[in-house]
Amino acid sequence: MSKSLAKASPPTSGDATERILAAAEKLFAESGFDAVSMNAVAELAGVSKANIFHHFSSKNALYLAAMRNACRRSTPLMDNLEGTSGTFVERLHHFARAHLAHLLENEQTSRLIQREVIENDPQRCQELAEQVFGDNFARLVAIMRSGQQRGELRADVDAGMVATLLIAANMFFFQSREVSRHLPDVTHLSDDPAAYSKLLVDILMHGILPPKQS
Amino acid sequence: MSKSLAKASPPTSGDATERILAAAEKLFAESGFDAVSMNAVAELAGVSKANIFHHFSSKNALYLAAMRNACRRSTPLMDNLEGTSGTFVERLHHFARAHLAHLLENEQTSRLIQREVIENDPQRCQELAEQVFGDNFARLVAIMRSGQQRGELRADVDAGMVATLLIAANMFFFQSREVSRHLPDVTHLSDDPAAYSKLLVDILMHGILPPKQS
DNA sequence: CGCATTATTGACCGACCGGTCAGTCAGTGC
DNA sequence: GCACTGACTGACCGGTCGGTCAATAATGCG
Repeated sequence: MSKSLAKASPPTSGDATERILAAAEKLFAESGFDAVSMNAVAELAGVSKANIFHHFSSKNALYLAAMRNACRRSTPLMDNLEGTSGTFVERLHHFARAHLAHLLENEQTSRLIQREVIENDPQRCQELAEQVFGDNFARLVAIMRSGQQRGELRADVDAGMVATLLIAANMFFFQSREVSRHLPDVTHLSDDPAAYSKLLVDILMHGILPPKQS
Repeated sequence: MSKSLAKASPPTSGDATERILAAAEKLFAESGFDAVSMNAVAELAGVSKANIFHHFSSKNALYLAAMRNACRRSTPLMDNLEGTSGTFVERLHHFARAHLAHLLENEQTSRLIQREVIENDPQRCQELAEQVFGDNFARLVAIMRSGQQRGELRADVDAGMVATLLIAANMFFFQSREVSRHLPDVTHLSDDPAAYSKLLVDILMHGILPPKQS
């Protein structure tokens, strides 16, 4: 009686596979691959450990599935970044703010991907580059290049470098918040992503705008 | 007979404690705390596992000692960064290049510290901020401020933000090399830190220099 | 030299690891 | 009714984990 109707029982919710994936993503993001035991995943997901191995062939397969899941969820969220109108400054500012907000809102996924990057495994890094970062980064560079053609920013700057700098600044903010909080010169920024983005774009723009009077 | 003279025997070298610390630093930097077993450290150091526990009370104590060791070695290497002469542009360029080179040359230490940052433990991050980054970062900000007072860069930019941007760009280069290699727009930069620094400073400077003609 | 101190070791421990297995159970088609 | 299936479980496996301990080798000192 209680089974067929109560799809979401209090201790759990949703399909078991999804619960396992969600638990795995959370724990892996928090502590990394090696620090997470299958028992911990099972407990958080509300299933038996053996059940995890029924759905995933190994711990590594579970990790990869959680990564793929997180990346798949992450990619399309960037789509609305380039569609804004306004001056180039405004569009860039919008992108910077939206990208940083995206990192902060999806902290779990961001951490998971970040952990993958720092492991530096060549194959995994290639997959990340091609399947996760590639499109969005290329799109950002394309925005820069189109801005250059329209004369909205200096033609002699490296578009890839500008894009890199923007992403780098945001990644750094995301991963160094806890440290920055204790650096007196930047404490006022570590909790205020909007202010951070504003200063970032200000510095960036006055470097990539064409000289005002020449 | 062979002991007192042969300080550096082929399989090992130096004091056992130092060998243990070196092995621990290498392995922890490569794979992280949880992925490294005491057996692995013992094997690489050429001592028994029990001997490690004779010199260090626990795995965590060994990790902390290795971290402290790495940080202690890392800090003074920054000292020669600010002492250069030349224009402000030249000094900043020198700092950017030297800092990035420092990261790359001490890859092991850099990775170790980076892993610590990403864990986001409040206490550890505070220690890192106060004992490792604090002085050097404050010094970099001071350089910026003095440049502002001398009119060598815009007075209305946030000195802390400029310093952050510089460090962020270098950290990002260091930790994303393997990924950048597969991003067609920046492949030419991912293996050339000198070119990267040049482009970085170029973009940075034209943003923080006072307007040329006004 | 004897003697205390330290450095080092192999054997060992309980706990936990990733993973397996035999089997229970609810649902479904016939 | 029955056969079959996939989700699911508790008990269990070999192996490794961090850590302990008694015993041995080396060392410094009177």
